[in-house]
Amino acid sequence: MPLYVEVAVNVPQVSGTFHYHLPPELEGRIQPGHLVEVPFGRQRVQGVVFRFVSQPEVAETRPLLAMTDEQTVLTSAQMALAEALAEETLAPLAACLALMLPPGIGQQADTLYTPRPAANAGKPLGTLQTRLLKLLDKHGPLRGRQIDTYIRRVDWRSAAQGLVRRGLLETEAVLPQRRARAKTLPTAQLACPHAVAEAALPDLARKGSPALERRQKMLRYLLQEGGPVQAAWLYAESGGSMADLQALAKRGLVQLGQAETWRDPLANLGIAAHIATTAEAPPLTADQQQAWAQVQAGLQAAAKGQAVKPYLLHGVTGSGKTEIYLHAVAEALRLGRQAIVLVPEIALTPQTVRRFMARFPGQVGILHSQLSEGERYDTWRRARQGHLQVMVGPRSALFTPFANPGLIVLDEFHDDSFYQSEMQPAYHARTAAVLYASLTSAVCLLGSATPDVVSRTLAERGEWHYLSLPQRILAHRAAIQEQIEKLNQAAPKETIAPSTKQDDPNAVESLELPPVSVVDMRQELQAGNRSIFSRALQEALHATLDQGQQAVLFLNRRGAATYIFCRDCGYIVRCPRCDLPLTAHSAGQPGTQAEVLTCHYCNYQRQTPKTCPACKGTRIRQYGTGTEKVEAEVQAIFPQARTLRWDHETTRQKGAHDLILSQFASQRANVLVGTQMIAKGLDLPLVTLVGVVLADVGLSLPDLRSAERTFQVLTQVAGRAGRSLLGGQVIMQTFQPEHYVIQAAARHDYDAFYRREIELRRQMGYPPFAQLVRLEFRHSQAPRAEGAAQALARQVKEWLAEGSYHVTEIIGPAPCFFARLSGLYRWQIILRGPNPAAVLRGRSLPDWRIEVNPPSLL
DNA sequence: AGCACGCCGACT
DNA sequence: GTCGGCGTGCTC
Repeated sequence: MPLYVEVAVNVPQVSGTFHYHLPPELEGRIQPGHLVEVPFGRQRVQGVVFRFVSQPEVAETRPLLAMTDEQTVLTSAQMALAEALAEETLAPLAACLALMLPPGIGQQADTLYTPRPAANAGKPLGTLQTRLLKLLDKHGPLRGRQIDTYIRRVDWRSAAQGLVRRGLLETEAVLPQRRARAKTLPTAQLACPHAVAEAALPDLARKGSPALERRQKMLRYLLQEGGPVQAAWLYAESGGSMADLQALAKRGLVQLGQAETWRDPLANLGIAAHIATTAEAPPLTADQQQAWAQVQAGLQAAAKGQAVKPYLLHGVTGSGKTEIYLHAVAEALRLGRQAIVLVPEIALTPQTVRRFMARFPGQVGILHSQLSEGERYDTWRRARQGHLQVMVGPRSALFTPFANPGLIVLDEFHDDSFYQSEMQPAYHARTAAVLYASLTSAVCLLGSATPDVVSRTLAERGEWHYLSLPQRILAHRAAIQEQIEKLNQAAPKETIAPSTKQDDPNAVESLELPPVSVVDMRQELQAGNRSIFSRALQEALHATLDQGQQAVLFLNRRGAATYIFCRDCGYIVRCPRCDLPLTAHSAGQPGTQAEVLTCHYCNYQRQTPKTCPACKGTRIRQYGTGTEKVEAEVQAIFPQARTLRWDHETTRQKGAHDLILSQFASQRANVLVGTQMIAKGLDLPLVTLVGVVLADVGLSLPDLRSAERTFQVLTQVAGRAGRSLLGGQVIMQTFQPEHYVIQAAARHDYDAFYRREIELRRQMGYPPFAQLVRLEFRHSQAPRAEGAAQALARQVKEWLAEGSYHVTEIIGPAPCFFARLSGLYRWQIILRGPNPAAVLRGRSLPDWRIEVNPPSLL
């Protein structure tokens, strides 16, 4: 009885599965979920066994070649998720599977290029071809992906094909070895009966020698232990080394071996020390209790296999959402299931991690961008083998191979980092999490202070549960006393009165959101104030600094970078590759005028021109406001201010976030100037003033969610102020004080924003009243990009007509807002309708980037 | 992704 | 008349 298997091949651009037969040596050893190697065309590629089939679809099947890993690498739920995600995102199945393959194990086929010495008789070579041959001459045979690292951004493959045709180059299909393996440590164990070992004790080495003593100690230890012992342990115990162990092994007394070990990324995080102090769960407030009761009921129903709708947990920062997550994780574990907690990358700070580690010691795995591949692989294996029960990490942590996940949490799920579109599949972790939860009968818990209006609508319609935590919790009464003392030391000029209510120390104190004043910058200009700071903000800064408190100045840079322009003719210095205005950054020592202009998207750099390239005028200068300029302005007006900048530039290096934060927290600085990052969930208790330099930046971007994004970021940054008994205030400077986004953000009024925004969405026919599909084409030549877009638009129109899609419309084609990125021109087509993805499902659009319900159309 | 097959322009 | 450009489709 021949056995056949259906294999999804790990070639990201291939959708669908293929049938293979099992060679005799693999019969009975292969299960669905195994990672295998199969022949594919003339390549050898990796694939995942999806299922057994009794009858192959094709007459001739080829054999499965090998099993890459003895253990299955995917659970059946993960395979189901891959299929569902492929269906949802219109991405090839293989691309979805690739998300879930163990780190360092998943490998794509590659081509090995070997130069062949030949008489150079033919036509002259192209410059690229000469470059390729030189490269291979220098380094020897190279794989395609290695060549990619030497020759970037250039299509060298067609040049290489030319060389192959001329016989100057040989190619060979190869499948690289896995990169990650289990790390092992040497061990030793007794290899003979106890009596033999004891009898051998006196003559393990020359009498009276130090070696004898060392070896005796080793052997005695092994006699006492029985099982395998780490060699390092024996060395420490005896003062001996590998040589001694080998001597013992030579006499047949001990057996040397290897034991698998975990590379533990948490070992050097210093977390253990804090576990004892922070582990106990504080009592819940009434609001939390009410939300928790529903989630708990959901978890219990889900554990019985019932389908449970996702929970939208709407709570302002500091309202205690994390405590609900912790309760939910505990309940999931109690029910014998595992929990996945997704957090925005920026929130993966030791503080966040510590809360989970402390509550569930020894059961939590952490994923973050700075892990080595080996550490990732080990974390993956520990989860796979059931040694971990909770995984905390960014987007990718969703694909942890838990046997029975019962809870998926997304914290601050409106965060942009939950969406990825640069690679296939373009997916939102929220969408994937909801799918996965329904496939595994798990509970999905989505928390945010500013949920997107689509999610909020789903909750309104009853498709999701809605939970609300309207109150900001200051702290428990007992903790407050402690805080008062700290604050009195930190801010000597301000004396804080203890709370007047004196009852239950477990009671919680709620905290009002800080008052927001909106300053009309048009009036400032009319009054002759040409500074970037309004008079109100200057006064507030003065007062804050005088009182020894801290201020945060927030700059929304989205779509409004500082650029260089000519005051005579209006010429703007742009990136030659992206057409975006270049941003200015002062380089080198302060005082020197040297400024480097950088493209925010492709990192192109050049010097500031001294004269205008267009009109030769000399009055070419910076325009707009960057963090550097704000910082300089603060220092000019307030010489006593100690400023700190927190933006993309200052946080490039590893650990820079933590460094800046700790500097600010320890009051080494008193004014923090920064961009979006400032807004994201950080607790800065001494901040009593938040200044928004220009609140309406970003409102006018041509994107359906520009209002929503602006509201979210303003609301979050406003929440940075007044997180302690010191209170606080927010000053928003704007040229559009009457705008509903500014108004709603100033009053911390999510509902007002939601009602207004949802009405606009209804009028415009935007989500949630329609679904969108975005099709993007990139090409280095503008006419080619446009041509492809026009051609596809015609094609789609035909499909719409054929399929009788009467409501679905096609918007565009048009150049994208960022019309050129990294030297490529971008054109897009938007489809809008009740289910626009259906028009494209089952069709292949090679070279097109497809996004189903993308969060941005820029 | 590779690679083959296949149909139109510029070369020996 | 071929060589070779890359468009389209297939890989079990």
